[in-house]
Amino acid sequence: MAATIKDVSKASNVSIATVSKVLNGDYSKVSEQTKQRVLEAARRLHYRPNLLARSLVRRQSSMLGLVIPDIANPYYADMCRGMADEAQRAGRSTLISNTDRQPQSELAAIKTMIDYAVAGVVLVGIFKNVPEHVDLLRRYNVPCAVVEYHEPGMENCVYVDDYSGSHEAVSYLIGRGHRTIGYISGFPEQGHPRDARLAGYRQALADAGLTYDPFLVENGRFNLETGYQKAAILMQRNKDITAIACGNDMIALGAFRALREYGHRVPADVSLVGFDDVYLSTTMEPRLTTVRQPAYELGIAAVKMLAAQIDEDGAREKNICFKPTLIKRDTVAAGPAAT
Amino acid sequence: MAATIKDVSKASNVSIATVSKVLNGDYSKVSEQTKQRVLEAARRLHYRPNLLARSLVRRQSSMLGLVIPDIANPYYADMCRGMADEAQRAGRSTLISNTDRQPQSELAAIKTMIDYAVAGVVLVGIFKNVPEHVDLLRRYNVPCAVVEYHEPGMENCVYVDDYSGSHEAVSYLIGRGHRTIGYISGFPEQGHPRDARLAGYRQALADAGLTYDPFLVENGRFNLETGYQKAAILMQRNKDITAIACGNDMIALGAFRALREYGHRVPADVSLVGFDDVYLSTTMEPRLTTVRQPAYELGIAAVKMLAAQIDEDGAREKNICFKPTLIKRDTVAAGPAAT
DNA sequence: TTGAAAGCGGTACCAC
DNA sequence: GTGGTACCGCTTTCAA
Repeated sequence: MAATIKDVSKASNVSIATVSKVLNGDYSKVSEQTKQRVLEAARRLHYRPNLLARSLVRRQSSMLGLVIPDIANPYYADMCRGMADEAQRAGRSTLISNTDRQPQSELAAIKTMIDYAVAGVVLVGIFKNVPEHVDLLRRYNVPCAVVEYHEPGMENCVYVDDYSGSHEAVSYLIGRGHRTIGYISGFPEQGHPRDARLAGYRQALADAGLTYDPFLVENGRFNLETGYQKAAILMQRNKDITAIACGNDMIALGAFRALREYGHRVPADVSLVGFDDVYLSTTMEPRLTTVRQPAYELGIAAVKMLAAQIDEDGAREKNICFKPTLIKRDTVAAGPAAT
Repeated sequence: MAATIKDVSKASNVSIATVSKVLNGDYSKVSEQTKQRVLEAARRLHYRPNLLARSLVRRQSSMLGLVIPDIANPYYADMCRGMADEAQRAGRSTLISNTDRQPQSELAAIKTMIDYAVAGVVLVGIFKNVPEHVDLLRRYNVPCAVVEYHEPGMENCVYVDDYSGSHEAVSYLIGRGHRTIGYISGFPEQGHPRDARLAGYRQALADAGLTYDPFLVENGRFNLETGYQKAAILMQRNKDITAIACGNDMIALGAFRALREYGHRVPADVSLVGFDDVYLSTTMEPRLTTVRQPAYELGIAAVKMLAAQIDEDGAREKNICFKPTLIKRDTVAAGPAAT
């Protein structure tokens, strides 16, 4: 059905080898006439190269693999869109795999991508065995970029400075007069951003001469339920809380709901800050004050970083760290210590 | 680097042909001993078939193509997750392309998928030239499923009964005593779901003996801005409006904000219903009453339909129509004609 | 400038 | 039961 390079060769009376050269834009050693004949025949036959055949012989396809926790999560969906856009801009297709942070899904996804000889892989939101994964990919000559994770000595990481984002948010609360500040986050695993965010929280307290109270801190998962349940626990345990900092917006949203149900007005009684700034932050009333992570831009940066490796651009950045920014909206009010 | 079938052949002292047979699970004419030798060698060498080579000779890869307007849109993100999950369950990978409803992007995406010999394609949210696209795919023997669009005579469509969903929502408003009901939707194009939703609105009015007033209807795009602007226009033009039905949740949210700003309480002064039920519906206060479209399930259904074609299952459904359901939450109150 | 031919890693037909 | 081999469609080397 589809025209092959052989068909073009016959139709133009030019050898397959030459046709291939012309069709790949290498006109260096082809006469103008031959070139025109080939181009003309290809057009007439609606020739399109078989990408499987091409990739097979080149040992590399033009696809990019994207291993991501959950594309239905608005934060990752945004990031994913950024990656897909940047990939398309470079003429690449995107192969996606959702892993729900299951280590075995992550590994399986990576292997499948290798099997399809993708030109590169972006690893998003993986916290276990990342160096091993990177190694595995390297063994098959597949470059990769890592998003949301980094450790000393690693390269090709794209991440957000969770520590400073969290520090800024909590310092802001303190500056507004809050002294008893709760903290709710997700995932108790090692190496997870939570650690940096919690560290930012603690340091902000310390900087203000406040003591860290573990009873003000709760952990769960990065979702609405966690926010809802933990906020309830926190408020019950400590009536003095006037502000809560959350590990992400979903948690903040859950906390918001719990606060309302328990009769605490936001922000009049309790102030709230989130983290991420998914568009949902602006859809609630009052609009959520939060620390913005530029998800879409992170996606773009990751794919650009990948492209730099694939095309072997000489000078590239080793890692890219985005500074998150505090977006002041409506869920923070002056606290008891406000001057 | 990677072990090929040839390596396995050598390592097991079995011919390539037999190795291929064993590795593909065809043990019909292979001795138990040979089979074991092959399996053992493959395992030892960490053999993984080169999917490009296999797909090339089979003229079909195990990837599924997904052409979708915008994966960052929560509704499509959900649907996409459904498709990816169902694909993975069947051992297939997912190639995704965002088109932003640009006809030329849509066509380009379809062609690229053909070039990669995907096993099937899901076309989502395309409203122009759908039959042509389906034909193009058929010419290359690529089955496809169409989501969100259907017309008489078409097969393999998965969609939601917009008409009845809209009809139900508006009837509900009428039943609650509303008589002057505004309507805001998006996309003025022909064949777009908007038409069916508007038709449902009109019929619900007619069923209740109310006359259709074009001054109560506004169109724009399916986003927050449209809702915001059009609601303001509507309220200014007609002070009697006590309820507004919206083409989707984003519009409803925008309308909600405009209503608040203009001093109309929701639902005390004006009732509001949306369409879609993206999770945002429950993040506002009051929670949005809306017509739920099961995005995730639609995605699953579409991929199952595709699988049925690929595997040539004899008896399959021609089309699948989901009935949307009205989710009654907090944005509708009794209207002036309530008994 | 041009083209013949050797693969890329598999599949599957057919002979033994 | 087993294996030789002709492709799948394209790239690339190297000789002409």
